[in-house]
Amino acid sequence: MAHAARFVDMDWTDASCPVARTLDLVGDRWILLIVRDAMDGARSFSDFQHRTGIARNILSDRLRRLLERGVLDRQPAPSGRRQLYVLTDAGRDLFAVIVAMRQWGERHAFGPGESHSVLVGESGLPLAELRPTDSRGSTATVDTTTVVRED
Amino acid sequence: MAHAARFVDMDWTDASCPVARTLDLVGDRWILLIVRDAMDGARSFSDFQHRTGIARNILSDRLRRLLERGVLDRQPAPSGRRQLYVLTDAGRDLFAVIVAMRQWGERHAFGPGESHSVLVGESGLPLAELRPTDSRGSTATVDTTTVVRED
DNA sequence: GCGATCAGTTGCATTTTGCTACCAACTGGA
DNA sequence: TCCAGTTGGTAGCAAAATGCAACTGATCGC
Repeated sequence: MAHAARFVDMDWTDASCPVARTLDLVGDRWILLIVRDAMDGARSFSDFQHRTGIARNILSDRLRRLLERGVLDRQPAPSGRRQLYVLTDAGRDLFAVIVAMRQWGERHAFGPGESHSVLVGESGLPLAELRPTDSRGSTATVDTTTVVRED
Repeated sequence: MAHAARFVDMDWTDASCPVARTLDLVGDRWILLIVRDAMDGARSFSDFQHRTGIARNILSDRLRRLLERGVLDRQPAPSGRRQLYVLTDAGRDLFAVIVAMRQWGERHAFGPGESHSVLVGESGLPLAELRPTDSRGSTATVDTTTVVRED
């Protein structure tokens, strides 16, 4: 299936801006918490319900949207009747977004005395800080970048 | 002002998770579009209103929240009565989050024939892809990382 | 069969949005 | 000076989204 086929009927907040499209697709508190938990091993309806504490009807709605939008996929569980929700490649690709949010939260949403969970790599050490870079490898910031609108 | 002072009265969805705290602070469609526009030069109430198309009462509310949460700061405009909203350091630090969302959108929210705006560095070329890495510099993915909860 | 668990759906009250109108302060021009 | 236009909001109300609790079925262990 082509990317676009799924989104023909979407009416985007700002169709030409990838940030706005991303927000239209996954820019919802619960959706991103569901994705976070899926990345951390949650698979079943009640996994997500217990971890997030979300209301069951809302969870049901969000899982449906995530299936429609190609972020999650359904799989019959190997034993038993239970269905599992697993991340698609597009869903797994949200990793950078979740990491960016995690790192911002670590820097700006905790006081000196407060502890928080940590995302670690295979070495057991925390990840390096995400650093946007331009095409030549030097650090890019708000001040060194511009949005160029399409023709 | 200490980080924590501003957030003493917040009741977090999941206090120990930086992702959840970030979502509690800025995990809102309109808030992130406002931040996007602030990064692209928007400063006044009506700049934001025109660019996003948001309802004025909601914009008013979101700007107030962003001030409270230390993402935006108010400055009296040099000439005239107009106030300007400018990003704080914490706000500017959301750059990586916005870039991550932009890149995900470019990869997964556009069909082959559709064009979109592009974020370019000083060279005029698009930024490189954000790549989460572990402490040794090798690529980190969903499969090679784990969340370790605090003690 | 019987209770427990899982995966939802339904109904209803509360909250949040979004629209439209309104208002007050200032600005520029005739 | 007067008047229109712009800026930065607030107020009121209808529509949509959310959250809670109860209910439904299907299955699993015993």
